[in-house]
Parts: sequence; structure tokens; C-alpha cells
Amino acid sequence: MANIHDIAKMADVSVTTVSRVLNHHPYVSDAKREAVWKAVKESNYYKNINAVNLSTGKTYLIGVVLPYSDHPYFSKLLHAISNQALANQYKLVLFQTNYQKEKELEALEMLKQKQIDGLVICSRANEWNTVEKYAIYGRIALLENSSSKFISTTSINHFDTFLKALEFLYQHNHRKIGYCINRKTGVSSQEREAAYIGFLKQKDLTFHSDYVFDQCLHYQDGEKVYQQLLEMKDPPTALVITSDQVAACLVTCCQRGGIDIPNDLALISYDNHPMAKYMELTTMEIPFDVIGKKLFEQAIEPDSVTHHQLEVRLIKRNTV
Amino acid sequence: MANIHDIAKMADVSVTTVSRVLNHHPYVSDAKREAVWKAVKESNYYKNINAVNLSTGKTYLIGVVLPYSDHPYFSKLLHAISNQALANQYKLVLFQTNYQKEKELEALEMLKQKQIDGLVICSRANEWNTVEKYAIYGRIALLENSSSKFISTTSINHFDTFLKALEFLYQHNHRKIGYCINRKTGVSSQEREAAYIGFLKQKDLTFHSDYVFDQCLHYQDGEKVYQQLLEMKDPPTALVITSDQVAACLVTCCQRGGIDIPNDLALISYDNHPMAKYMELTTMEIPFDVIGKKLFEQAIEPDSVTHHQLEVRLIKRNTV
DNA sequence: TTAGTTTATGAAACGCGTTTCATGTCAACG
DNA sequence: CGTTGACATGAAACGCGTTTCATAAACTAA
Repeated sequence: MANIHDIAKMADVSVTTVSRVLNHHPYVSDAKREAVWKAVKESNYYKNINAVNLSTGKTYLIGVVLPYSDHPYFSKLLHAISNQALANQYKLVLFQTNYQKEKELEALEMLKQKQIDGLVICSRANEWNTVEKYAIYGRIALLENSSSKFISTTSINHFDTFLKALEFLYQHNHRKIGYCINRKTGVSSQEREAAYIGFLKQKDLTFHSDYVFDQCLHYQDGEKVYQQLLEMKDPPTALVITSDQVAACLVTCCQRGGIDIPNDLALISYDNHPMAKYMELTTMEIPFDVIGKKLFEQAIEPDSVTHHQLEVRLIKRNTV
Repeated sequence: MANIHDIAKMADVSVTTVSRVLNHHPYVSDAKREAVWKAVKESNYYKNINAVNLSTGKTYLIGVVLPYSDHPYFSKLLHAISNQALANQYKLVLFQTNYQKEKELEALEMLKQKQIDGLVICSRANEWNTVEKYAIYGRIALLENSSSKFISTTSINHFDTFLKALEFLYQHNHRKIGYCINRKTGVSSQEREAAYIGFLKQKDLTFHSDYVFDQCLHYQDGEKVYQQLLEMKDPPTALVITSDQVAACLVTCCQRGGIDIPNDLALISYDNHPMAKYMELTTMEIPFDVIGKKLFEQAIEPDSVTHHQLEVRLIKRNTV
């Protein structure tokens, strides 16, 4: 394959001039410009991007770290980030971590080694300090609430959002309210737990540890919740479920099992996936597009560290 | 940042020796090896991957082309490919094309420019010839039925699979069978159409153009089908729907509208998403994991061009 | 002891485009 | 007429790790 030197020889100009033509710099005479393009076409020349990357130190690659790419929540997020990347001539490198620290570290190492220009972390697995250390090597945008000086963040206010959902159920006369989360140890789950505890205290309600359902992420996890509810002597009358998928499965199971929703059991889910509309789920609408856009922008904007927090809208349908 | 030359000076060895130590080559004395590691640690040295990429001509990056990453079909596929990539120390670069030819071309150009080692195309947008031209620059694996000499393929036999579904409905005494597809112009849709036409002919059934529903991809498209069915004077009694999502939405609409499934309308969908189990959909199980694995392997295996075709299993539940 | 390996090490070439700096020309401005 | 700025062009330095080739010492089998 021809390289830029060959082209320079063929067009009888310097490599600098070839580079200028290829990069659309001004200050090249028409004659030389044409000669270069002619040589480029004749030899079917194209740049070696790795040489460009080495030379410029940029790759126009942004890493995206997420646990699973086959879960609607993360794939919506990925979709939104991808759309934004596309619009800005960036490409995305996908890091599917399955919540493994090492996999996330690989992404951080790529940032360090400058194979990617920035990194969007949709769900953090490593310690905060570990991640923060890498901020000196490139831009990191994190989907998490923080006011870090080194890492930009975009997040939704899980505390307020959760409280909003709980309040709504309370207003509908529910006093036995439980909730389902993905991972008890997750950052967002902890914010929600804090909101829940505070809510119970404020309303003078007692805490039932079995009203908290962990490991509810995938569609089929809705059935596990259903089974657990059946076995309970004093089940909750309402649930906040942090995923439309899980809620949809639960609703389906309840329909089949003769549990009336919302009368026997009220539900508020999260995401507002199209499915939520048809399953008539009352849900908290997550603004995926906005989150994806902000995260991407934070991952490419130079220097400044910013923090966004987004509002979540309660969409009332028929499960409360 | 220190580079390999600095390390060489610090450790008082040649860059070759440093390179050897860093890449775990034998033939380095213990003394020098230690000196190099010491220098590496002291100066917090790490390789510039772009220099490595330039030098070796490899990037350990595989491109994945798909129209949407937020659709379960494609995100399952992506997930499977990603798992395989992870297991082989490769990273994935995502190209979300939204079926735009130019976006797909960008991926092909990256292959040409050696920024990626191989390319998996999950849904082709460009002409066959256009894609095939790029096979000389790197490995291409395509999710499509073909016996190309230059491009490896993995696919499911859409013709037979569709026929299997149609036959099953026929055995259940359906004579007015329609189907829903994603894109009429898509390769798989054409194979299905061929199967459908052949089936009608063989069974001596007449073709109704309004029994074919195009543009059924997303969950909410199920409602469009429902609306259209309501307006038809002589609606089909059975449908093959190439997505669990669409089928699930349609089932939900039918339940609400008082259309009895399977008695008024029988359905066979595709994918066998977890949702299909709970919605009790009779479905054609797509082996995403196997497809993803094969595609990835084809995208990295050197030289040989292979073709796989996978079987699809009919999972009987309660919509037929 | 000789011939043939194996181990060890470094110089130099290689992969290739970008960018700074120096130099030169020509037209416009005062 | 001299200065200034816009336009044009190329040499050379820069980014940096890998790999081939040559060389030499140490060891082993005959």
C-alpha cells in the first residue's frame, strides 16, 4: 500500500503538501492540489489511521462501560450515547463489564493508553478513588451523583425521584410499600434506600426487611417477586419497581394468578419503555436521550468538569 | 510521559531489550529484566497503544454494525458478540447505522484504514458488491445467507424456518395466514416472502397483499398491526410475527380488545425473548449466543472463509 | 576439540501522518 | 520605495513501539 511519501513523489510535491491537501488546509495552489488528488486516486491511497492517531494523540473513540448490553435500560442508554457520538464523528468502544471490576479497569487502562479519547461509565464497579485516578489521562463522564472535581457526572436524582414515587403511593392510601431494585450494593440503590428509610420515618411507618426485593433486573425477575409475594403473610400493597421489564412480568403473573392490579397491588415502575404504555404501567420516565447526550458531551468536552442532575417525570397510568 | 527510549536509558539497556521485557519475550537476563521493570515503575511508564497499533498493524478492535442498539434482537446479538470478544481480549467498536448506507460505509472504511481488525455486520444496508470490495482489507463476517468466497457468513435458514412456522399453523387448520416483518426490502424478508409464496402455492391458497404487515420492529408496532386487523373485512386467522416484542404488544392489545388468542387469532413469533415465556408465546427460538460466537470467530479467524447455517427450534406455547 | 545450538543484546530500519519552522513570493498599504 | 501580511511550499522533527539482522558469548553434542 502506498503511503504519504509515495503520493508526494508521484505528485512531485512534499509530504507536507500532501498532508495539507488531505486535511483540507488552505494555502495549497490548485495545480498541486489536483496533482495530489490524482495521485491519491491512481494509487488508491488512504491514510493509515493508526499513524494519524499516533501523530495527533487523538482517536475519536469514546469508551462506554456498562454491565450488560442486552438489558433495555442499558441498551437505551447506549443507543442515546451512540446517536450523539455519530452526530459528532466519534465512534464508540463498548465495554461490557458484567459488573466485573477488571473489565472496567480495562476500559480505564485504554483511556490511560490513549486508545480512547474519553470514557462514559454507565454503572461503576470499582471504588470511586480508583476511577478518579484515571481522570488525569482523559475525560471521564459518569452516570452517578457526585460533585467530583475531576470527573464529570450526569445523573438523575434517585433520592427525590424515589420519594416522589413513594409519596404518590402514600397519597393513594398505601401504607405497606415495598420496592424492588437491581443491586443492593449499587450507588443508586443506596440513595433509594436512604429515601425509603427517611420516608418511613417521616410517615411513621415500620420497616419490613422482606419488603425490599433485590436482584430485580431482568424481565423474568418479575416472577421471582411474584412468587415471594405469594408466600408472604403480610405482603405489601404497593411496590416501586426500578424497571418496566420486571413490572411488566409481575403484572402478567398477577393477571394470571388473579391478583388485581392496582387494587390488590399497586405498582410504580421506572424507565417508561414503550411497553409501559401498553401494559398501562404507572412509571417514572427516565430521559435516556438527554442523559446519553450529556454524558457524551461531558466525555469529549475539554478541561471543564460539570455536573448535571435531571428531573424525572411521573407518568400516571393504571397500576396505581 | 516517558517513552520506551527513556526507559531504555534509565535501565541502561537498549529499546529492544525494553520491548522484549514488556512483551515477555525470553532471552533477557534476569538482571536487565529487573532493571527495566524498576524503571517502568519509577517513571509510571505505559505503552502508547497507538504506536503499538501502527507498528504491528493490529488493533484488537472488532467493529459491529447494526441498525439499532436499543432493540432486543440486536442488543441480544451485540451482547453475544461482546461476550465472545471479551473472552478473546478483543474490544468492540459499535456502529449504529439506523440502516443508513453511509454509516455502514464508515465502518468499512475503518476496516480499510486498519483501525479495526475485523467487522461483523448484523444487518447489511449497502449493496453486496460494495461490501465485498472491502473484504481485501480485513475480515468481514456477515449475518446473512451466502456462499461468498470473500466474506464469511453465519445465518439462520429463514426460508426453512418460516416454512416450519407456516406449516405448524396449517396443521392447526389455519388457511388464512399472514405475517409481519421488519423491512420488506431486507434480505431475510425476501427469503421469507419466497417461503410464503411457495407455501401458498403448494397448499393452493390465495395471496392477500394485506396479509403482509411491513415495518414491524418495535414493541409499539404491535398496536399498528392490531388496528389494521380491526379494520379488515376478512382478517387472517393466524400470523407469523418476526419479533416477540411486536407479538407481545399485539397480544396485549387483543386481550384488551376481546380478541381471543389463539382461537380468534393464532400467533407464532420469533426470538424467544424471556418475555415470550411469560406471555406464553409460541415462538421460533433464535440461538443468539451461537450466532454471536460464530460471527465473532469469523471476524477474527485469519484467511479462511466459512459459512454456517443454524437451525431454529419451534417452541410451542399457547398462542397457536 | 569442533561444529552447531541456545541465549543475550543492541543498532537500525520500519510503520506513517502531522506540525513547526524557515523561506520565499507577491500584492497591498502608507 | 519599504513594510506588512497573505499565500505557498518543503525540510525536518515528532509521536513511539516492534522486529529484523548482526554479533557475541555460552553451552552441548559428536
